[in-house]
Amino acid sequence: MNSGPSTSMSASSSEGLNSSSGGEVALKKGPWTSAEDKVLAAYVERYGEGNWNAVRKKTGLLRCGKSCRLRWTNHLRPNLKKGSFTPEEERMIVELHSQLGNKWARMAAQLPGRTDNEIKNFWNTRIKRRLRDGLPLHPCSQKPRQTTPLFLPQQSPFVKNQLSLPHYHTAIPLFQGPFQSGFHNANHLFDQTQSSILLQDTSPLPIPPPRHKRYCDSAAFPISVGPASSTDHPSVLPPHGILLDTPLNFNLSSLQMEVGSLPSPSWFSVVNPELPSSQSQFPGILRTVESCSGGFLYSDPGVFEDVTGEAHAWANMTHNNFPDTHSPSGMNQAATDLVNPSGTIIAYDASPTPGINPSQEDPMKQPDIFAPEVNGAVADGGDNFGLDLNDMASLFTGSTMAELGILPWDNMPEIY
DNA sequence: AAGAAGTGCAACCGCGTATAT
DNA sequence: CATATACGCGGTTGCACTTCT
Repeated sequence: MNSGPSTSMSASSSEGLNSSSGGEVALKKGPWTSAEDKVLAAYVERYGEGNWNAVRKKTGLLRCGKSCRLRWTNHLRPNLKKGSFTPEEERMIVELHSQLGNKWARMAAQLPGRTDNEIKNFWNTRIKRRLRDGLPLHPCSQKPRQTTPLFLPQQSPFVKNQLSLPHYHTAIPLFQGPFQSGFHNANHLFDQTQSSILLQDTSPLPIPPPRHKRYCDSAAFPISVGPASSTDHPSVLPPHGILLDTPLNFNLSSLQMEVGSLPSPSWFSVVNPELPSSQSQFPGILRTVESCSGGFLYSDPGVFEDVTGEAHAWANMTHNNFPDTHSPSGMNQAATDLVNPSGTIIAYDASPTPGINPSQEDPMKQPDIFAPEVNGAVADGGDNFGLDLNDMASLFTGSTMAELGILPWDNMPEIY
């Protein structure tokens, strides 16, 4: 190893160095210095997050990749909140812990600017204190609370860990798919001030398609959602805030969806390609967006395959099990590939074929994706894609909210 | 004032999972 | 398919600081 603390970028000293046999350069442990922080920040600015083991090679910083990742995520990354938890944050932590247990990372995903480590430390000290004081760990646990499963109907046979979350006043968007029933006016479900979504349907769910990638593996849905226009970079999302008429970003990494609960495009309508905000947000795929009249667009072939594969399976299941579900013909719409020469960007035009009975369409034209009313979706090179909830709302037709037992926003049960 | 005990927090470690080769 | 590597999560530790006696 030739790198070492020979430049101003490296801040290692002999203190805390781990010596190892075999002549390898020892790595430093212990607290980070401001100089080391600068080196790491400079690395991330230049190369981006990830590939943490490369930090040492590229900067000479004598820290292991793990240590770099931890330092970045817990202390250096932008938008981190410093200071004590607010009462509202504490309330959320208590409630989330009652639902999730020691799932610190999942809890952190719902507390913007907070890290899992921070929450974990807070909770552990809280436990000690409360145990010492003889107080219950969940001060509000005496009050039974209506909970709502995330995204999937209750009793879904394939849900490994049935999760539920309370109806927070703060925005935790909850999704459930419209399987048998829809909503007379789904716009009622999208609260513009509370920025939460709750759809409820307890009908059984068909068996989902297999999953492939880890971003489908987790158990809870969303949480990192926000107006696309409020951020310059898709990966830096405000935690809350669904605004109608506003394209949204979802970060697939934080979607944490359970088996088969990928937000099938059959339910998700998306960024209008004409919207300047979506164009400016994904400048790298602007040209392709412009060239496609609608459909889906993923810049990562792996993500695309997964999403389309699951969406297709979902479409068939939905159609077969719930023929009354809106627009079953949608799954038979022709899909047109729009693949750019580089092969890294793929767009599907899933708009209906006018005048064609879907069941009579050329099998070769069967879509690879079920996207009835979808106008378009965009994704960057990573895990982000955009949505327009206005179109999403238009997908739900049929039953009224009252028939489905949906509570209006101003009549939600409170946490406390 | 000084040592002990308590507290908060940063960082490390082990392990499981996803991905690459 | 097997192995290596990277990453992320949760548990634990160590230390600096504060409070108590």
